[in-house]
Amino acid sequence: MSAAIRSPQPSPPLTRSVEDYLKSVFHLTSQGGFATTSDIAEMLEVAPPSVSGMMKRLSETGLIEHVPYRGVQLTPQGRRAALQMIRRHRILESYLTSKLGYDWGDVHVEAERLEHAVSEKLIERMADALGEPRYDPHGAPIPTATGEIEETELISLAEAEVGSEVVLREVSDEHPARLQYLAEQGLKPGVRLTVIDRQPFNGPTTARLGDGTTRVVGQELALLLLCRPADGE
Amino acid sequence: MSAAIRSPQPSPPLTRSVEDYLKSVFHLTSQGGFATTSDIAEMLEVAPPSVSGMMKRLSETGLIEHVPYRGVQLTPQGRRAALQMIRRHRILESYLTSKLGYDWGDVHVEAERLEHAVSEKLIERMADALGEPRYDPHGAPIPTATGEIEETELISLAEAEVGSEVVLREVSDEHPARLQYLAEQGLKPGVRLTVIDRQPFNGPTTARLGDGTTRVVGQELALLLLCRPADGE
DNA sequence: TTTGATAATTAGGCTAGCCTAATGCCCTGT
DNA sequence: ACAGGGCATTAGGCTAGCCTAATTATCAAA
Repeated sequence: MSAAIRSPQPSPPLTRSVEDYLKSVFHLTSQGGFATTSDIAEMLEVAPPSVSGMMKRLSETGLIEHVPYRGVQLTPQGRRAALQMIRRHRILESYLTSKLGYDWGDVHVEAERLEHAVSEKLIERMADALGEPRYDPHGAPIPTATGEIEETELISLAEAEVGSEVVLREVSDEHPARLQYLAEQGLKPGVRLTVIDRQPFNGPTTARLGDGTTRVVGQELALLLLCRPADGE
Repeated sequence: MSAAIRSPQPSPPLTRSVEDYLKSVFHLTSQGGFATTSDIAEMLEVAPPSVSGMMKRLSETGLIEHVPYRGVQLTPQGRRAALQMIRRHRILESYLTSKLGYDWGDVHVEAERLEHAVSEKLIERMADALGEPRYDPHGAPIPTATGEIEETELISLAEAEVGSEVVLREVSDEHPARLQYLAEQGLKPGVRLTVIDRQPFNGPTTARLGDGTTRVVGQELALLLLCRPADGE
């Protein structure tokens, strides 16, 4: 009889903190490369030594790969866990918006707390009730239950060529006030925009909406508006 | 100018643990009297010294009244907090059952984790979506947002007089398997029962349902079936 | 009234996560 | 080639919550 495949340790459930660290690392490495100690510290609002400590523990449990003085990356196992958290977060955001009348500025904070408390079963029931949504209210792709996530090249409105037509796909922000403002301006995922001007030196971009009205968007905000080129008329 | 009414301290949010202790004390003192250290320890599955320690902290923060070697009771402030948790728990149970297809045996565990993570706003939205329910799926009364809870004298089926007619009001249990069994037997809140027999020495009670079929219920279970006398006829 | 059982508390320790202060590594600019 | 600056890490401490072992209080029964 050949050796049985070693089943992965009955790993203890991850703590809330660990879940947060994994999510941070995921986001910080989504463009490739390493996540640095100070970036993680800033994102989680903790002191850098706290991050060093946690990184040590996480690499001991095999969730991340730590190259001292360089930074960290997720192992496949860590990536799986991170994607699960992101799925939870985005399903929660979708559910709160569609079923409980939250608006897209308020969902983030609520989902942030709930994602650590919900069971897999609950998430799947919510996903089911929503018809297995593929994008959350901000347009971000929702990982599948099996841990696949759509990766699309998007460009920010701040980079879109003047004269081009784009479709706003995703609003990469979580600040309630900014999101509310954007919603008031009609800048929500799905909207078609024509880039008609951009001022130099990181100046504002002007875009025309489908109804002919225009919006002037400062660079800071424009960077958050992720678009894809509009296809055909 | 007279002294302003001292507004209550900007008290830090309660921890998960503290919330659990308060709920325990509430349940253990619901018939009046004190909650003892060992009862709390047993209910929360922690060692008695852990309870002593927590009781000390909670009485310092004014949530409970601790009489050393006697036990504890909730202060008005502690009671308010406990009722808030119970409201959360029961609204969550109701929501999960009505809106997400959970059955009454599974809701407790899920609600137990969620109750520490949900915001007041979310609970009120759920309550609203449900039409401000007054009872949870087990028939337990849901405290109002302002902290009032209905108190009704109920007797268990094990105490109901043989020959009497009762209505099952509440199933005071949280074990999935037992609850599922009871549901299969049709023993759910609202059901009308005629007590037709009880064996001596804590023996089983026999009851007839509306459809004429009978159920034989051992004392352990009968104690969990809380009833009120049936009015009418 | 003393004794013993039982329950509560104190003593002392551990882990997870956080902190600040001190130290060490790495790289770039002179 | 090396001096600094900047970032990462180590050292050392703190709190919340839990634990076990030791001690002390209470109460009932002899």
